[in-house]
Amino acid sequence: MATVYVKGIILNSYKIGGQVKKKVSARSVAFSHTRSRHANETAEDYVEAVMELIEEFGECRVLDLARYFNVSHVTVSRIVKRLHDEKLLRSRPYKPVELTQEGAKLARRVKERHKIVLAFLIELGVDEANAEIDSEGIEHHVSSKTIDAMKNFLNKKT
Amino acid sequence: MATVYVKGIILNSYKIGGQVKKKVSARSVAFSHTRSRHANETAEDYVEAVMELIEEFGECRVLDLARYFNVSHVTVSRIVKRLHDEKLLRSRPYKPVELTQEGAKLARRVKERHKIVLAFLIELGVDEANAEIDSEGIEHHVSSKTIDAMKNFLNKKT
DNA sequence: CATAAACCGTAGCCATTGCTACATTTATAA
DNA sequence: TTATAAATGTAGCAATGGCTACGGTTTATG
Ligand SMILES: [Mn+2]
Ligand SMILES: [Mn+2]
Ligand SMILES: [Mn+2]
Ligand SMILES: [Mn+2]
Repeated sequence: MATVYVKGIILNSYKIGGQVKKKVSARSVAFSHTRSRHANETAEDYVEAVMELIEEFGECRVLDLARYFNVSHVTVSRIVKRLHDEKLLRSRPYKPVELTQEGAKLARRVKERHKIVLAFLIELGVDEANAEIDSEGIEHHVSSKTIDAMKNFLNKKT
Repeated sequence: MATVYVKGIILNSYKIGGQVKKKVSARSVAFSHTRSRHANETAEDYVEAVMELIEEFGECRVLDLARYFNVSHVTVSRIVKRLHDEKLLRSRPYKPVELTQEGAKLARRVKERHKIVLAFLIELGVDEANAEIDSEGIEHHVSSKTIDAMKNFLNKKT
């Protein structure tokens, strides 16, 4: 068993009967990234939703979020509490939910990114309905390099 | 409170003081889709991994998967058990993991989709490292319409 | 063959995000 | 103002996917 580092990534080679049998795995980096991105996903969607609901209706209630995401108000309530602890949201019992400065900053970044992904998919030729669905998931998995490439594509097209 | 159905989607309008204050929300469809896609993500990644490891090394052990995904062997073991129950994998104690017919079929679909997403990002101008990372997450959020659009883009470019 | 190393399973912990059922608070309306 | 409706909170359950610790099984090697 030999452990080798390549570009900071652990590569494992297994010698069985004198010859190398297995090498695993630079690929694991991608999965670690994906898991980490999923860990931020709820926060990103929630601050974006809060910003949109406030813009549209002047305030954002727990039940608005429940309907926005199609989940129960209990699920929303618990997540709002967590994001309050993480200083992204402000919330008091029976009061509307608000964004902290940090939350608003994140929301603006996330909204911008979402808009680019959506516009990109539509420009690529995807119908709006599917573009809206797909972009809701894809937005959390695009690096800044990918966003740049999408912007580039959009600029060239117009 | 009035509940209206548009294209099978529930739209809620709230009357406060006689006038409509809120409408929520066709957007919820996208989130429901995203949650459902995340629910399939582990299965998709695992059957793809099993197929790749078998192709590369002749067999797929629990520890190979652990290194492939960069998680503990315990996590793999539990997930393999679940996917065995779901008839996507075959597994017996201390034996290598194998694909069922159904699992192999899913793996082929998922591998093909992954290849398209990766090639697409690279063709779009994203460097390989970021393309590999991003595609690992994006692959689970592309509708068949989006895949078609990506294929189209790849054909035009060549 | 015996021992060590590698592999794998199980127990049990945690965090997250779904849910229903029920209690409490706030807002609307009779 | 009081009764009802709407909104919110709390208790408690489940599934999923992380983990460490520990013990059993299989394989490699001296
Ligand atoms: Mn999203
Ligand atoms: Mn995702
Ligand atoms: Mn993946
Ligand atoms: Mn994949």
